[in-house]
Amino acid sequence: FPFPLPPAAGGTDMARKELAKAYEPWDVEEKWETHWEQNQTFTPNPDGPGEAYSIVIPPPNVTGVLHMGHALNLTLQDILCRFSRQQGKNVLWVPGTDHAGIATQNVVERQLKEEGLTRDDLGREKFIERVWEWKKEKGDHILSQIRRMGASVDWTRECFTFDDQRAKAVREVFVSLFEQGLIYKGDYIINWCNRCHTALADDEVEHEAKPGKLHHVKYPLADGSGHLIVATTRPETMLADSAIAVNPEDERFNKYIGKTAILPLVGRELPIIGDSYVDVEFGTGCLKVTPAHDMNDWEIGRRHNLEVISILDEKGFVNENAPEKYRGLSVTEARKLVLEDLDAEGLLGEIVDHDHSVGVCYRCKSTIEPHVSTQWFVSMKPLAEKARAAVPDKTQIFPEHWTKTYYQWLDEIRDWCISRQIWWGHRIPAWTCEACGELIVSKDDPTVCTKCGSSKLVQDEDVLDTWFSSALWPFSTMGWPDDTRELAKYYPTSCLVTGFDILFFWVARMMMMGLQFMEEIPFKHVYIHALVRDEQGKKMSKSTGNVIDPLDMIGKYGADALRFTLTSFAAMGRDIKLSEQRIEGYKHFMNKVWNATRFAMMNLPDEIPDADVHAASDLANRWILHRLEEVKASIASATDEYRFNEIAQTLYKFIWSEFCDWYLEMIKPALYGEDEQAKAATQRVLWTVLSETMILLHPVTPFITQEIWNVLPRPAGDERSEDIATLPYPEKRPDCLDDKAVAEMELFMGVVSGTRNIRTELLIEPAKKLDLLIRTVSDADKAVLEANLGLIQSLARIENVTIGPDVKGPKASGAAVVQGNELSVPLEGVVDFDAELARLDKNLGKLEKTMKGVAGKLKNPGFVNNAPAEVVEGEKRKLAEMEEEKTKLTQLKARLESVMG
RNA sequence: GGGCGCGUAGCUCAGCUGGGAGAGCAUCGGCCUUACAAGCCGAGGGUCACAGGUUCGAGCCCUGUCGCGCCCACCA
Repeated sequence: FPFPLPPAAGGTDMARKELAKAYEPWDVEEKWETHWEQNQTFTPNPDGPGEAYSIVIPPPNVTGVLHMGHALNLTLQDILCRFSRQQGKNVLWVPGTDHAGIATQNVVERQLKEEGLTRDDLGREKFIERVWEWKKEKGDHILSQIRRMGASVDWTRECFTFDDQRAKAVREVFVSLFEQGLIYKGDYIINWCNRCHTALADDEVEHEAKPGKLHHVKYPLADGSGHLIVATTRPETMLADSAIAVNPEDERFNKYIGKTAILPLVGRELPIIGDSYVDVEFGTGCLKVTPAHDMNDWEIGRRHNLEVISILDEKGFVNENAPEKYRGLSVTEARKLVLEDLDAEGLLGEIVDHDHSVGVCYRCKSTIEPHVSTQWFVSMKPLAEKARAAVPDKTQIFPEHWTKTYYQWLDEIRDWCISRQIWWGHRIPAWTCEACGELIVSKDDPTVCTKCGSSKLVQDEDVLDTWFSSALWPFSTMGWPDDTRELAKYYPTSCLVTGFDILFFWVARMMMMGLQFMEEIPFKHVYIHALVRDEQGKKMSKSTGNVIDPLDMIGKYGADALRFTLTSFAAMGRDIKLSEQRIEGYKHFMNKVWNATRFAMMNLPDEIPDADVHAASDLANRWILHRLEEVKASIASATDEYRFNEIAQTLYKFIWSEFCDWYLEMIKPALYGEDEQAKAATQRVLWTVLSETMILLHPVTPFITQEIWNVLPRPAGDERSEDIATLPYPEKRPDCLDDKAVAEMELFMGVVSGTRNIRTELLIEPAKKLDLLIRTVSDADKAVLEANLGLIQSLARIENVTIGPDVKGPKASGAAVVQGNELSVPLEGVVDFDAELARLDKNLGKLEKTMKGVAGKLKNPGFVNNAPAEVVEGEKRKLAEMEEEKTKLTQLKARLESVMG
């Protein structure tokens, strides 16, 4: 071997911390997780120095368990926060959870059901107590899972959308909006879930395509002159009809406008009205109008001042507004009977199959029933205008194309129904005086009526939509409405990181509320990340059984590997198809990092030599320092621009393909050698590059980097913290940028790879001693190769190397040309020459193919005349180089052929 | 119906302002070389969905077609 072996383990050196042979993330991660929390490492001081950088966590449901979407979301936020700390910013990341009204109530109700109880058995107060108990016991599970991901949140500032401070904010906002006339109470048709017994906002309704039937029903005209046929998918709602509508443009029917028809089974007279909503093409062209049970009919009813007749109660049974024989029936039963009765009267026409989409509850998936009731609303138009105008000038959305979707939603916005008929949630701060009927909306619970002084006040039974409190999150978490240091320092927040599925539910509403109450946008940037899907691109869901559980993955591969995987996938604007295999792959990367460190630890003294990195004048050290500078710059800009996948890629390539594959191999002789000065300089560079790389990697994989930082030795006087999370981003070292080193390295790598290639492709066993002769083209190249002669020997596994302008290898040689330098590996007695000949032909073929392309380009006058001069020059140079290579290869081939007879 | 995204190697995906097609995994061959077999050294593999256009030059820009996916609004 051309260089000495490493010192035997044991020796006289004092015992040092021996690293495990393979990286075991489990203990390590738990250790640092606890360390950070106990030391309050991520608790910032609002009065402290540094430009503010803040993020509020999208609060997961208390009922939830961590899924891959959370894992991705947390990883990206954590990268931003940890990176920002490295940039010297004063970083606050607020954690918390959402009380998730309906979802949580459902969970507890289900639990009660197992005990044979309903919420009504307990009563409101006891029931809420019960939910709180559940929340305290089970609800914080999600928080420990956030910890497990390594999220650098400030646990001292944890919030809950239903805790006291947030309740204070909710009341303040409600009362203020009410006083400004932006909250009102009114009758309206809303989406009603018969199962959850509550109103749902439009966007809480999902649509599912379901097969249905279009029933044709005859409505006799009141004057006995005939009948109109309407088509309906919901015949039972005819009991609540209040008109028939036709399109006024429709020549067939517009003559009936103004007449009346008789509602079958009921006998009510229905006006026939003209409304352009009616589609002439669809069905029969006649539409029965049922304002109480259809959204569109409700609108038509409003336009024409029609009677609103509701025939269904809150549980979905026919009520007293329908003829007696139908009362008490369910929707399905009523439909059956209505159809039978119509048929009996000869009023039922044809029935055709008709697929249509049906609204279902986003929580329980039961069919939504449009239902008229008294609800609370927020007027959205005035709020929406401001929220729209703030983008993109004050708030920028990344990727940018989501801006359009955001606008679209705001432009079509309807008033927001905020009351929910459940118990778990912020109760609406409105009271009615039983004595005089006065409506009192107040921040504090009133004791007497403000109008008549009566103490008989009854609070509104309803609670607020969960998203109402979520909409205040960016400032409620910072203590609003109190005047806090947090608000002053950290509002508006720097970036909101979330999935697009809640762009409307949440992001747009936070914009509105922030602008309304803080008079300032809630976040400067919104980063919309992808949805995490399974390998086939399907949404992960329990029912499909394709869920990859992040906690399982952490258990198997460690949080760092999972985080790195998610980061490497997080390209802007694309969904993530996750597979376990990928996570396993990146676990290997973690192990690689670990082993590189092990190697360093075996070759670094307990105290890092106080050498200047510039003192290392050899190729490997100059090159790696140059590359480190480039990587620093590229990681910083990638992070600034939310190109997360690029952070991962850059680090992966640098650490594995450059630092490990080349640098570590190249410095072995110096580390094992006798030249103390060169050794010290190399040790210093090795330590510098490794430790700075750990800092660069830290935002993505916090645990392993912390562990490594902790075991790595230091130079004397290095007083930096043991805690890598608190270290600044590595400073630039511009004088280490060294293009010459890059060029030299390219030559060196070419020679080593070229030689390895000859050996491997000719199937020469690695142990076989080979020689290498290099005929150089310039003194500069000769100098570079001579300086690295030992490395060529060790890396290419070569016995003797001869370098010089006049060097000539034997005719029977394997050959390659690297930047004009001719490599010859004598093959006499080693291998049969046919194989080498074939190899040379293959390489020549490739070369000629490329040359043809470039030559063609240069022959094109259009290219030569129009392309920028430097591009043309570049092509010319390329072609010249390839021509030279071709000539030399051809000659070498001819020489080989000459000895083959 | 309106809007958006995506079709690049067998698979999953990069490819930022247009200038000689990349990675990981998988496959094939060779290696237990002393940090790492969770590893090392090499190899094969692509009409960048299709058709036009702009340009000296297109994976990238424009138009259209096909295919996949999503969101919004929904025809009773």
